[in-house]
Amino acid sequence: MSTLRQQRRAETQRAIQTHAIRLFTERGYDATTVADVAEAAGVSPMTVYRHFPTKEDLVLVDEYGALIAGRIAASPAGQPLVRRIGTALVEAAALLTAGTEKRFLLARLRLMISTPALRARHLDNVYALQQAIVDALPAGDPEADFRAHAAASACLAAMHTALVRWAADDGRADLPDLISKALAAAFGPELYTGPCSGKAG
Amino acid sequence: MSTLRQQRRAETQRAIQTHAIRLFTERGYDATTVADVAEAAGVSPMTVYRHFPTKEDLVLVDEYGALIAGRIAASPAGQPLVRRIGTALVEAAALLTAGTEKRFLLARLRLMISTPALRARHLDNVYALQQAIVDALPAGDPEADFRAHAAASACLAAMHTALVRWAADDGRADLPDLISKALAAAFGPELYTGPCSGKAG
DNA sequence: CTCGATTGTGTTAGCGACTACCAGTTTGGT
DNA sequence: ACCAAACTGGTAGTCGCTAACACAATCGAG
Repeated sequence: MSTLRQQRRAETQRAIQTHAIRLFTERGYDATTVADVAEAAGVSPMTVYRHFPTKEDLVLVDEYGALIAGRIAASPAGQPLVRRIGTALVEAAALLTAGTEKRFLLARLRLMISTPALRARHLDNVYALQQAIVDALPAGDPEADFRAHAAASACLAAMHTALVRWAADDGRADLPDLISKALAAAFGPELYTGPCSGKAG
Repeated sequence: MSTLRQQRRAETQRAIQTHAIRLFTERGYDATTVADVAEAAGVSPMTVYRHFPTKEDLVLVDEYGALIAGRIAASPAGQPLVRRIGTALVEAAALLTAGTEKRFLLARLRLMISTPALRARHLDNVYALQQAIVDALPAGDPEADFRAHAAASACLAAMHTALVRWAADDGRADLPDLISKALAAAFGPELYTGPCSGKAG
């Protein structure tokens, strides 16, 4: 395709999102209207909706979902589910925090956690990721599917706990390490040194 | 205190909610306006908002939160966290399904799962329950608090998986049993017979 | 370089959730 | 019977969001 058009598009998108996060942080999410964001970014309110389907999507972080699902699908099938999923989450967190815009990521995370509407939407995104993880595992009987859902949801819940803690610490702690600790607190440390018992599925 | 006024109030509340669930199930949540619900219930749109803060609250189920927190606070402190929390969740589910309005509860649950906006709000309610559970545990150092959050979130995620499965089965399965199975699938069956480390070592 | 097609942007009008404010009526206690 | 409280309704307005139409910029091809 072309470059100039996509370049301008990405440029305005970043401008809109940057001003949105700034205004949301300064005045609060609910106290900031989409018109305010549009005016700050120098565009019309319609343009905001052309680039972001909803006001919430100006803040939400979604990436790495496909990456996580892919890693889990490629992980050795002999290990217990929570270890396979937990390892993928820790590795994805390492990639996430390796990005250069950690301060921007933290600002979005803080908004997501403190604003009820954003928190609800984020939790629903995590729920969608849970479905993606289950879909990445080989489909078995309904019983195995149920166990996969239970394991995935529990792992993601532990990860979310680590995310909240990481944001509360202003990103000073190591996120992958926090996720590991949360997983260990929920499932016991045995899951990272060896199977707790023969869990023949 | 209570007689005619509270009786009428509860009566109109039930009328509004019943018609709301019926219309939402028939036409879909998004395709039904609050004005439709008000008209069906024979009240003004204003009255709907007086009894239910938002349209979503016409569907959401919240009860048993305080009950669960209380049971966890009263559970023996020697057991692992996931066992204490899991036991309380199973017992609360037994009380929930013992109610007489199982069909009504199932209708609300189906709406909550299939409608994105309701699902997100419900997940945020579960998150609030997680906080209530952690607050019900004796406050320790930040590390213990973190572990409590991780354990509570993982248990509630497993419970949510069981809820989804129960709704998919149209309530034919036994909900407490499903929750037990989900917890066992996530944490291993050892957590219900004894500590994991004792058996592995 | 020009022409037609695609795409980004703006304007207007409108729906629906939700709130604030004001007014009328009913209920409970004395 | 009286007064204070609560329940209800109407009006107007804000905000998130969508649809329909018009205009300008950009790109591919002749």
